[in-house]
Amino acid sequence: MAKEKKANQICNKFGASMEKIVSLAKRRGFVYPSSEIYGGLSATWDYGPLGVELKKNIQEIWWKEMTRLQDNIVGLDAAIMMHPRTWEASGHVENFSDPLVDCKQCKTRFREDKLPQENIDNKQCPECGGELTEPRQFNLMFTTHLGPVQDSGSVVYLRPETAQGIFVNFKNVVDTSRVQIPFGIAQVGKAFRNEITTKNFIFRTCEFEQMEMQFFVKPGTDDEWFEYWKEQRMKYYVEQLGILPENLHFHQHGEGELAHYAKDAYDVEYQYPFGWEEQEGIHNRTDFDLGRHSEYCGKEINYLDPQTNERYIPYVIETSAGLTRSVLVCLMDAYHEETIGEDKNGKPDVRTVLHLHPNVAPIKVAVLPLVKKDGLAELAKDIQKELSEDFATFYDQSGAIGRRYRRQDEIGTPFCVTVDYDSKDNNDVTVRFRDSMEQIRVPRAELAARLRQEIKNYKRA
RNA sequence: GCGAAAGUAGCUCAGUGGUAGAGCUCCACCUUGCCAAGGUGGAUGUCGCGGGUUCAAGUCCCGUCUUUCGCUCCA
Repeated sequence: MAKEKKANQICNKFGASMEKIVSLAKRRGFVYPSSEIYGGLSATWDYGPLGVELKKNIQEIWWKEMTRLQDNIVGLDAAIMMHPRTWEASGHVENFSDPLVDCKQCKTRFREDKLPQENIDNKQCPECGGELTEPRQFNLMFTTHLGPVQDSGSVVYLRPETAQGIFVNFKNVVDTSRVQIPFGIAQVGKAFRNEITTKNFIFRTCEFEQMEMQFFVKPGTDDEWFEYWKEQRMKYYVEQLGILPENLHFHQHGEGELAHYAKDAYDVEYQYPFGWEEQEGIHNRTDFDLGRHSEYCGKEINYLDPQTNERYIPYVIETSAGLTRSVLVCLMDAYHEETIGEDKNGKPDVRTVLHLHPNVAPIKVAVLPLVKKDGLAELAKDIQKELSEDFATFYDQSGAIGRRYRRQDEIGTPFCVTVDYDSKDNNDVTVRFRDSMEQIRVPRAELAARLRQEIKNYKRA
């Protein structure tokens, strides 16, 4: 069986498979199964020392790109628990609750509301004609109780998406931050969905993190803005996260696929070993959300154009990216097994390397003394201390130098700084590049500036 | 939730009723003057968890939890 499993392992062309990523993630401290000492908890994962750096880096890049570099997008951090009426207005109470039936014979599962009426009436499976079970209500929203009394009046939901926190604060932001349409509100945070099944490591989990930006525009200009953000978001993956363009494409939602709020929707999809899957959604949510909240809270939610004195409910272009899912994409896309010649026994020498964009790499610079005697270790530690002001660094003196390079390759460290005997005399160091394995000599005084420049100009080969 | 398979060291796995194993990893020292796997020594496990059968269970039986693959869907 074990051998069968190996044969069935799906790899991309660089040798990355889900199993190898999971194994590397655990082994090197990116992602651990949650509550592992108790046997693990279904579909929950913890981020280890390297994983948390990677995740934070992605989040910071997104935040910078979506707020600080934009003059008309502001940030927000809304609570995970929101007034229950929020989810009635949003349509989640209605639409996130699926009646499920199973066929007792062929074990296929259906959403009862999507079956032909005659099959519903006589409880017959459309596939095999077998008998269907009674429908069971399955709501994708987690519930809990707010306050000490656990009655039906105290029920609150854990938010299934962060977007509603933005919509309910639309008026607050307009009234207090002098934004004018077109403008956006960005938010990063956790969301929770009680998925029927989770799968593929951190790809689909019940607790996940979203990076969402809702862009408010004048009705009629929404199609233009939709196109604009579509383009921007695709560029982000290639230029900011360093994802290979051939592993990305758009998927447009067809009629039946569109969510209850959407007029048009494109997904940025990534080519995983298990197929093309969504990474980010760019949706035209129209005035659905603000309109519904207006209706449900009984207050006018609209926008008064200060120039024309026109009053309207803005349309919303949403970009909704998965942060935890981005961690997986970065790892998956960066993972390469490269054969670089032969070893001493004539066998192919394979190095495992993560070609992470330096922006996202958990460690930017490893500082390594060529040998640990003759004062080189002390000098290297000095240099590491100096660099750690500006970069995430790592010091390693154990084992042969080539071995230490390989260790850094495996966790995606883009630069190794090696301190040798000449460093003592000339006050310079070797910088070794992860991708090309080339080396250059850099004066110690220029080191930080040079590394900063290399990160800025980085282009994935 | 239903069906199928699996769970033994940090990782990959061997171990079919009789003292818990291997390779890699990890730690210390030596070696190493720029691309891993050289030397010496060392650490690591309630064999997922609970119960049962047996003189004896990692191994057989029952339960349970978790993971993987399908059904489902979507950030």
